[in-house]
Amino acid sequence: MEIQTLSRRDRERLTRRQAILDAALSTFATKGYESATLNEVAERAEFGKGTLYNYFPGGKEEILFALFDEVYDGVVELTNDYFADRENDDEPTRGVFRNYIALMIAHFIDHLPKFLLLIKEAHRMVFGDQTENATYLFAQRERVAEALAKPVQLAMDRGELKPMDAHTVAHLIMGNIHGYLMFACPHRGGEPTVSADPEVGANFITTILFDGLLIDPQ
Amino acid sequence: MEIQTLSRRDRERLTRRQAILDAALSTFATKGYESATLNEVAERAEFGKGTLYNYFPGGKEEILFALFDEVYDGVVELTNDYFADRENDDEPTRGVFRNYIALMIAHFIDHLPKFLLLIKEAHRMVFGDQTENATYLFAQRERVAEALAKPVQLAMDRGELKPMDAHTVAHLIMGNIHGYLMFACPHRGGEPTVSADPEVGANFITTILFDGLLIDPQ
DNA sequence: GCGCCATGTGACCGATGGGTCACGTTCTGA
DNA sequence: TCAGAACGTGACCCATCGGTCACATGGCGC
Repeated sequence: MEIQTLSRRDRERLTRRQAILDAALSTFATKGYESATLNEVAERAEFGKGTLYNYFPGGKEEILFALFDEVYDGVVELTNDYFADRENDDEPTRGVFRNYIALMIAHFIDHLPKFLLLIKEAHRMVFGDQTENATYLFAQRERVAEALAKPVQLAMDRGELKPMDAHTVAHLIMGNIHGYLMFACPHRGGEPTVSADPEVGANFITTILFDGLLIDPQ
Repeated sequence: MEIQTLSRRDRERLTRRQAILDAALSTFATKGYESATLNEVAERAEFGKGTLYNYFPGGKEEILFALFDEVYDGVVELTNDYFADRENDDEPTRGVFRNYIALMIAHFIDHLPKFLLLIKEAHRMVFGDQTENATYLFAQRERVAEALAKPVQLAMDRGELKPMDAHTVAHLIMGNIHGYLMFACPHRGGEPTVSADPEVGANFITTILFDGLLIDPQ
C-alpha cells in the first residue's frame, strides 16, 4: 500500500528503522529484554547507540513495544486471513482447526526469535507491576483471541463443537500451541522432546483438544 | 523428621533463613527477579542487606534457586501423595484426573506468589542463555512431569486413555493448568475473565482434554 | 561554493544495585 | 566474668547501562 507514496529518503529511513528492530529482536530473544544492552543492539544493527534514539526517541522500551506490535500484527493477520479463506468452505471443522494449528506452529518455527520474545517477555509483562504495559499486552493477546474466537463461536453455533465460552477456548488453543512449541523448538538446557514437525504437533494437539484423551467417553 | 535433632540455635537459624525466603518470594513475585532489589528483600525480612549473605553466600541467585526448590518440591510432593492415595482405588480415571487438576488449581491459588514466580521467572529462565540455569529448571519441570506421567501411563496401559506419549501428555496437562490460572488469578492489566473456582476450572480443563471439543467425534 | 538540515556518533553522565567489609552487638561455654 | 565465636549492619565500592549532547559528516537546494 505504501510502495511509491514515500520518497527515497523516507524509504531509506524505514529500512534503517527496520534494521534496528531486527537487531533488537534477535538480541532480546536470546538475552532477554532486561539483560540485553542497547550497545549490543546498536552494534548488531551497525549503528552507534545514539542513532537508536533518532528512530526510537522513547529508547529501549519503545523498541520493545514496536517489536510486540510486529509480532502480534503478524499472528492476527495470519489468523484472519486463514479463516477468511475458509468462510464459505465445507471442509470439516476438525480439519480446519487442525490445519490452523499446523499453520501457527510453522509460523512460529519460521520466526523463532519472535516466538521466544513472546514467551520470555510478553508473558512476564502481562503479570508485571506496570499497569499500562500489562494493559497494552493484554489487549494485544485479546486481538489474537478474538480473531480465533470468531470461527470457534461459529462452529459452536453450527452445533459441531460443545457450547462453551468461545473466547476462553480460543485462549486455550493458543496456549496449547505455545506450550507444545516449548518442547518442540530447540533450546538449551535439554534436548527437544517432541518433534518440531508442524504436522505432528498439529495432530497431537488436535487429537487431545478435539477428540479428547478418553477412549470410551462417558 | 528434623524436629528435635537440631539445637535451638540451628532451629532459629532455619527460621530466619525461611523469613528471608518468604520476603524474597513476595518481592520477586510482584516486581520480578531482575527488578527486585536485595535492599527491599532485606527490608521486608527486617534484616540488613549484609545479613542476607550470612544465609545465602551465593547472593541473589542462590535465593532464587532456593525458592524454586521450595516451589517444585511442593508440587511434586502434592502430585505423588495424591496418586499414591488412589493407587488401589477404583474411582473412574476421568474423575481421578479431574480432582487432581482441581487440587493443583487450588494449590496454586493458595500459593499465588509461588505460582507467579513460576510463570514469571522459571518460564523465561528455561529459555535463557545460561545453560546451567536452564538445565536445572528443566530438570525440576521434569520431576513434576514424571510424577504425573506415571498415573497417565497406567491409565493408558489399562486401555482407558488413548495410547500417546505419557510424558508429553503430562506436560500438556500441567501447561493447561498454568494457562487456565493465568486468566483465573487476579492481576493488573485486565480483570480475570474466568472463574477462579478450582472446581469450575477443573471441569473446564477436563471436559476439553478428556472428552474433547467435538460433539460428534469422527 | 555555501548554508542548512538530516543523520550519525561515542564519550560522558548519573542512577542503580549487587556485593563487601570493618565494626558493633549478642550469645555461649568455661 | 570474659574471650571468642556468631551474628547483624549499612556505608561504601564499583561495574553496568540507559540516556544525553556537542560535534562530525554528507547530501541537497540555491
